[in-house]
Amino acid sequence: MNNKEYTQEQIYLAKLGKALANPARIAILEFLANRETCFFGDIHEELPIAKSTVSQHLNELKEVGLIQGDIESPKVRYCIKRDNWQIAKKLLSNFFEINDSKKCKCK
Amino acid sequence: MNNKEYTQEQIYLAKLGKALANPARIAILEFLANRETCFFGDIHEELPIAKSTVSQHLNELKEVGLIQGDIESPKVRYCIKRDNWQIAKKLLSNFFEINDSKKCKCK
DNA sequence: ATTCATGTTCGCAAATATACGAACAATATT
DNA sequence: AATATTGTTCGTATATTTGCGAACATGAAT
Repeated sequence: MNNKEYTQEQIYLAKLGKALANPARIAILEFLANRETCFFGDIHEELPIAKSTVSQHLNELKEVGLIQGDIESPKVRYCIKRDNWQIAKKLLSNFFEINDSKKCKCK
Repeated sequence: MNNKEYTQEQIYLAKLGKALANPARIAILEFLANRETCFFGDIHEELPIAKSTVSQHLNELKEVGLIQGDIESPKVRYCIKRDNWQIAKKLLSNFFEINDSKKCKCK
């Protein structure tokens, strides 16, 4: 059967890829994954872009479920969402598992 | 020190993310990773997009080094580039390793 | 020499992504 | 009440991505 459509998993993996497809977002995720302090200001301080742009990137990462943001007035604390983070990790590591028994015959 | 620039690794990870940021490219990579036959026509047959678009996606994946294409006239055989594939796998799996000892204090 | 089969390249249109500064919102502090 | 601090949202400009069909290229078969 070949209905020529993408599976939900393929679509989700692509979304995940999109979330990782910008160095600012990579830097944000690395920062959040390895620091204790993670207020908006701390993140912005690390990045060579305007705060409005940082806010946008944070929002995209929130939309895809990789981070969360909690208001601690007047600041906002951002964190990795561990459950989805683990799911993403697992999906990607599965994706990169190659079936060597069906190896393509290239030169 | 904080020069507010992205590291080469962050830039490469973002490129990798970009390569994965489209369901057609995800599907292509899955296909190549798990099949023996991997001519252009086989790939195109699996996808709901025009052949010119498939060709474009293949080219992007080639540019980022995840696949290679060998002409076997009149066909073209595409394959995963195993060395870069492993590098990508490793980089991403490292990326997703969280340093739990520095966990962010979220609610 | 034509024709066929297989892909690639080109030119274009539409959609999405990236970034900025200005303006705004919410709460704390004076 | 006024001001300061911290982020978000809005409007806009530019660049990139995605996709298509038409045209082209190449080698194989007739």
